[in-house]
Amino acid sequence: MTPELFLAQKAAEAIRALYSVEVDPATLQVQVTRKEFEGDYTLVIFPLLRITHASPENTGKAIGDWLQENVPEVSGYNCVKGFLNILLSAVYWNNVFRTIATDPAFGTLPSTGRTVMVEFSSPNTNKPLHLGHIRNNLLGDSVSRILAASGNKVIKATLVNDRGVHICKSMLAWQRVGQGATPASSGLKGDHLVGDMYVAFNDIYKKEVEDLVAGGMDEETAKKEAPCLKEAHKMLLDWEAGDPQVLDLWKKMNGWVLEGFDQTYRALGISFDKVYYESQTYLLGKELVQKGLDMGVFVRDPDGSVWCDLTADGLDRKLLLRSNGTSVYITQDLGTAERRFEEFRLDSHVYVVGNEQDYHFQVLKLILSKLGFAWADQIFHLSYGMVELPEGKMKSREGTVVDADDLIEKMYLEAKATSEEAGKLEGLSDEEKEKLYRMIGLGALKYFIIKVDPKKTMLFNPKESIDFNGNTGPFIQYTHARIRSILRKAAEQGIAFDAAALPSLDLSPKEIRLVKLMNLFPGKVAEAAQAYSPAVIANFAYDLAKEFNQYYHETPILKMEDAVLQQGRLALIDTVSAVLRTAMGMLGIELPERM
RNA sequence: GGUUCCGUAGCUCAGCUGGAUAGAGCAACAGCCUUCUAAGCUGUGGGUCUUGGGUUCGAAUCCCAACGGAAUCACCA
Repeated sequence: MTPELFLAQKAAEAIRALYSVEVDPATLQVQVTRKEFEGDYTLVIFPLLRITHASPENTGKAIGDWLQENVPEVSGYNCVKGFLNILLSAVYWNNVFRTIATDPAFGTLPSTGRTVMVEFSSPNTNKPLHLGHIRNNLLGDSVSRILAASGNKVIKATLVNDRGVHICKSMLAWQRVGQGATPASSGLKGDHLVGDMYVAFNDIYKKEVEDLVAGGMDEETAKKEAPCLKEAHKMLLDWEAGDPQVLDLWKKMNGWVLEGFDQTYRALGISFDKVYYESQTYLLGKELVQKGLDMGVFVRDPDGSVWCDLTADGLDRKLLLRSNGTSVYITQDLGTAERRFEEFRLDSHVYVVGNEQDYHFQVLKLILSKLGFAWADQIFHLSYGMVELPEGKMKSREGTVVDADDLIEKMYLEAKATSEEAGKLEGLSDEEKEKLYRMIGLGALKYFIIKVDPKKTMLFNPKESIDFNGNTGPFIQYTHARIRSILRKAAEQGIAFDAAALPSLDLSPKEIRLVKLMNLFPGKVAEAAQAYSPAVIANFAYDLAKEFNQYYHETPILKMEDAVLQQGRLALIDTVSAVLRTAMGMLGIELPERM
């Protein structure tokens, strides 16, 4: 039980004893006492005044006296205006500490029995991943970890968008100007090679449009009539018809891209339990259209197209089947959702998709509920904001797109330079050092992105490198390395400690602060899961690391005389390091032993 | 135009299920390395929480409006 809940219950007992009134403890406001006041937890008195018919001060004093007399854990109180600040005893905090220190699963929540699928990443196979994808991937990965830590069975899924005109464009350009280049022959990573082809297509297209306009055609028409565009559409039809030559090329180029993506995912430390390919799922959903027609929730227009009228819900009419009978994007999404809920018996499904698709998911959920699926409201769109540059959105046309591989490499080099300058790594092998530089560079990148509330647009300035000081991943990694260093030296000196066997310690205020902070962790995990916000965990880890560094600065451990106190402190910092590891682990960030 | 989201220090962000004097980091300035890792610690300056109303004992937080910014409203995906 949390201290807040415990005190709320005791306060309710106090009110019953003093005023003969029953109050629900859940309605009482108990919160962590602000730093500038003395106390551990604060009961807000104002709402109780209509029960007590007394001044805030007298009410606070009455409840405070009762608590101090009747609750052994309460060691004192003070009352400031309408705030009753309660102090808990050293014995109480010792017990809290012992509980945390001896629970290897501290921070992970009991099983909910629920199965949840998290779909994220879902790239197009016509260009390499960029910074926007990184935000998506990191959010999806960390939300998956947090949901798992909150007791859910999590299935990480991705839907590879491997078919469509955009893919055909890259294929076409490769045929025209690729000169048979392969990743092996060009030395390019497969996704980058294909991305170059996509750019090449746009150059060809632009040129053709210009030529047509020069020949007297108006621009609007020229944009539709450009030969290469028509050829790309023809290629898509050939693909759908199963043309072996087109399929061969498609398989070859997609293979290159997927191999490239795998490298990037590995560099980011991200994996999936289930990979879907749009080429295999794009026909799903067509039966649902018939079902909707039968149920009368869809209508067929005279030209044969099928629509769902959502105007009564404040939205528009939504197309589900073109007049030529082919399906559109949302049709597939309807079908895949149904299939996934059935196949995996999902209790819920999280889609990590940018906020430019808010409308799409609003429509998706609404249509699914109109089709009578009870699970429609168990779909959650984790809508995240764009990553912008100082000059606005990233634009491939202006070459401002921040490439994922480049950025990861840049962070690695930055970490390497900083580490070498600090020069604290003697004794490590080159291989260990490389691994460490990766860990730090990635830690900086991941934390930088994850610490921001997902739904907010965030800013990335390529000219300023991502910081390694202050509220950053490396700061937390460094804090951890410091703790491990002390523990390593203690072990070398033959100092052993066992948190479970320690006598009751005389915890200093700073130590109580650390225990109190750590004790918030399970609640933070629950909050992060409930809000689908890894930023909650990131901020918690920072607060704890910050608090520890202050403690570290003013508290000697290895060179102290009192053996029992020393063991207590070692146990405490060991516990801090474990909580930091668990918390950062939920963000997919590793913490080093040295740095 | 309709809908949705956002607006907190020079900059990047916390805080938003209503509570005390709105917090960090960066940048600036001033200190701390014969002391367990200075990627750290301490201090100074920096705010009409976009604006105006409302609800409340109490509003950065909830409601309404305005202003500013973003996204979206395709027989694209």
